Amino acid sequence: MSEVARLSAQEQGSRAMSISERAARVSRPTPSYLESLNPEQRRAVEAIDGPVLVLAGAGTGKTRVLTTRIAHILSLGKARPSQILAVTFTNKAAREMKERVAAVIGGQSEGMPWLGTFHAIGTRILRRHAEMVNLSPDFTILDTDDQIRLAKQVLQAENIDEKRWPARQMLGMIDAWKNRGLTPEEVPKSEGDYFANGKGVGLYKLYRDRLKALNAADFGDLLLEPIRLFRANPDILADYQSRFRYMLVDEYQDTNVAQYLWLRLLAQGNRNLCVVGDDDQSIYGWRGAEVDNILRFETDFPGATVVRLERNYRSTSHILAAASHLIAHNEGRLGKELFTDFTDPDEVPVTVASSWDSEEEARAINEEVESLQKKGASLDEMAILVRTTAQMRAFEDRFVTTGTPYRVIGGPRFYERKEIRDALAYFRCVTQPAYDLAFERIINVPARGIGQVSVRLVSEAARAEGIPMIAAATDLLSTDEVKGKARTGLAGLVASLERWRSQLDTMSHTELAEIVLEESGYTDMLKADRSADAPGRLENLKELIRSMEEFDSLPAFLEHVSLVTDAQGEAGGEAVTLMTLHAAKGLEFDVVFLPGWEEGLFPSVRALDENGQAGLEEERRLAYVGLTRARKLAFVWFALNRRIHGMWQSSAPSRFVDELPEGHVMVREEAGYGGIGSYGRSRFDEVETFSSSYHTPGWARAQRRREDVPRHRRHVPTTIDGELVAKTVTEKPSAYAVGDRVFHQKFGNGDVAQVEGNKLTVDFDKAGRKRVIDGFVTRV
DNA sequence: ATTGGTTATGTTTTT
DNA sequence: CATAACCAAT
Repeated sequence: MSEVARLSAQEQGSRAMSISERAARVSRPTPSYLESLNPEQRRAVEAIDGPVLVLAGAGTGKTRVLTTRIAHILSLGKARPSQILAVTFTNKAAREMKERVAAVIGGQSEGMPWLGTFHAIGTRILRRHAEMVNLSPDFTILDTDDQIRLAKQVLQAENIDEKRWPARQMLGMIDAWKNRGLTPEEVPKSEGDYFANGKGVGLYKLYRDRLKALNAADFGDLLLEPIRLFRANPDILADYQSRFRYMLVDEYQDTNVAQYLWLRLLAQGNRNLCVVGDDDQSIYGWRGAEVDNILRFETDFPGATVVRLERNYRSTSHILAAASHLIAHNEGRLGKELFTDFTDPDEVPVTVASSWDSEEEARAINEEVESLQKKGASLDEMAILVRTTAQMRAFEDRFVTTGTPYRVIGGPRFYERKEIRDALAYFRCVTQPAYDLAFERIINVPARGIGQVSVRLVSEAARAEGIPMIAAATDLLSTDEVKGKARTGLAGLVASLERWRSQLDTMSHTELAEIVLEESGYTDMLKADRSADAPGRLENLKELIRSMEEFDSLPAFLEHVSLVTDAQGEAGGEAVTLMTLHAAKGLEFDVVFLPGWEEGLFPSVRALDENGQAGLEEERRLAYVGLTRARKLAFVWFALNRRIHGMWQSSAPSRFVDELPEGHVMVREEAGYGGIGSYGRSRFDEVETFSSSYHTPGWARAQRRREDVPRHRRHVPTTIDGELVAKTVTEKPSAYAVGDRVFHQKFGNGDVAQVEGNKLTVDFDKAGRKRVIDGFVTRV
C-alpha cells in the first residue's frame, strides 16, 4: 500500500491498522496466496484501506485480484465475510467469484451474503426496509413482459394512442430516467415533453403509482429505490456504511449513474472502496453505463491508490498486438497497453477470411472447427462470438446438419419462453393472489371462454373497489353480471386457484406445480397442440419442475427466477460455444471465431446512427473484447452477402478488419472450402444488386419513424442535484502539435504536418506523408 | 368467443 | 424472416 494512500485514509478518519495489527504484520510470513501474484496485482490486493482504482486490461488477472483481495481481508481479520460488500454486474460473474473465493478461503463463501449483482443486493436491501419505500417485504419483481402489460394499461387509461406512442418506448424513457437515479419529481422539466404531447413525466408518475399499488418493482427500481431509501433515512444509510467495512466492485466501467450514486452513498462512510474495471471494455453505454464513472474515480475519491494491470497472461502476442492496434483507434481512453512476456514459438497471427454469404461462413467455420478437433483441440475450448443473436441461426442450422455439438449461451432465455412464463404466472397467482398481472396473463390460457369483454369487466371492478382482480372476480360471480361460458370458466378458475392455495402447506411445491399445470388444462392444451414446437414446450415445463427441486418452496423459487435471467450452461458433453460478444465478456477460449465483421452489422448501423462517434467507439470496444477472449487462435470472418429481413444484401467488410495491424494478421486467400463454383453464386443471379446496404422496406420504415422522435437524453449532460455527475466523452485534444518531431515504429522519424483529434498527418523522412494514430508515435 | 388467415412491423447488445 | 396485431368468418 502506498504511504500516501494510508495517510489519506487516516486523515479521513477511516479505519486504519491498529498498532498491534501493524506490529504483527511484520513477522507474519507472506501468505501463499500472495506469492503467486505479480507485483502490480499484489499492490492491488494489499492496498486494503482507502479508495483503490484498479485499471485491469483484458486477461490481466482481474478476477484473481478481486478474489485474492477478499481472501486477504478475511485472513488479516480486518472484516468478517458478512462485512464485505462485493458487487458484480452479472449473475455469471457473481457465481464465479463465489466459487473462486470459496476455493481460496475454503468453503465459507456461503457466509458472504453481500456478494452478488447490483440488482440482487438492491433487492435484499429493499426487502428489509420495504415499508420505507411504500412496498411490502414480499413485493414482486416484474419481468419485461409484465412491464409492457402495465405500461399498456397506463397508456390506455390515459387515452394515448399506442400506435403512435408504443409502450416499449415509454418504458425505454422511464428506464433511462431510473438508470440516472431520477424519480418523476426529479426529472428535469421538459425532458419528457416529446412523449405523447408532453405527458412523459406524468406517465412515469402514473406507472410508478401503479407499481406501488401492485406491490411490485421493476429492474430499475431495484437500483433507484435503495438510493431513495438511503437519502431519506440517514440512520439506515449509516447502518450500512458501518456494516460494509470493505467494498469491491467488478466491471466498474459498466456502472450507470444510479449504481454510481448507490456506491457513493455507501462509500462515504469508511471510503474502503475498491473498484476494478477497464475503460476499453465498456460495452453497455446503450444501457446507461457511464464510462465517465471510472474516469472520475480519482476526483471523487482523492488520494485513491491507482493500480494498472497491463501484463496479460491469456493471449499470444499476435492476438494482443491485433487487439491493441484496433483499440488504439478510439479517442476516449485512459490509455493502457497490454503486453506479455511470454512468446510461444508456434504462435500464429490472427486469421482473416471471407465467405460468399452467411451460410457459407457458417459452413467454413464449422469445417475449421472440425479440422481443429481432428488435431486434438477440445470443442469446449472453441467459441463463436457474434454481434447479434440473429447471426446464431446460420450456425445452429449448420451444426445440426453436421452433427457438431454446440451450446448456445444467452440465446432465447429459458425463463422468457411463453410456456414457462405462463406456468410461472399460475404459480404466482397461487402464492400471491394480489398479483394482477399474472392473473391477467393466465385468465384465459388455456381458452376457457373468458374474452376481452369479461376481462375488462373484472379489471374495472377491481379498480373501482381497489381490490385485487381475483377478489373482484369472486365478487362478480356472486352477481349476475357475468353470464354463459365466461361465468363457468371464471368460476372454475377462481375455485381452482383457491384449492391450489389450500394445498400449499400440505404438499411439496413440485408436486403442487405439476397439479396446477395438469388441472388448469395447460398440459392438455399443449398435448392437443399439433404444431412442431409443442412437444418441446412440454419438455421445457418438465425441465422447469425439475429445476424447482433445488428450492425449498414456491416463493423461494419465484424469487430466484425473477433475478436470474440466464439459463446457466446446460450440462451436456463437449460442445462449441455460441454466444453474443456481450455475453462473452469475462470469458476466455483457446480458439475464438468472430464472424460477421461487416459494415452495418458490426459496427452496427444502429449504434452509429444513434450515437455517432461514441457509438462507433463502443462497437470498437466490443471488437476488442471479442479478440481478447482468445488465448491461442482468433479468426476474423466476414461474408460478402447476408440476408437481412429476409432479403439478400451485399455487404462491405467492416472497417475494423482494416484496422488490424498488417504484421499480426494472416489473410486466408485461397478460395478453398468448396467455394463459389459449386455452391452459391447461381442463387444470386436473379437478385438485384444494391448500391448500398440498407434499402429494405423495413429499414426505410424505421428511418421514417425515427424522424419525428426527438433524440432525448443524447445531448443532456447528466446531473444530479445540479451537480455534474458524468459528461459525455468529449474530443480530447491531441498531445501533439503541428511541427512536432516524432518517431514511429514502422515509418521512422518525421514532422507533424496536421492534427485532427488523435489522428496525425506526419511527413516522414523516409516513408513520406502518412496518417497515423498519435498513440503510435513518440516525441523525439 | 374462437378460429384461422392476413397483413403490418420490427431487429443489438441485458440486469 | 418471424412474430405480433388485426380482421373476418364461425
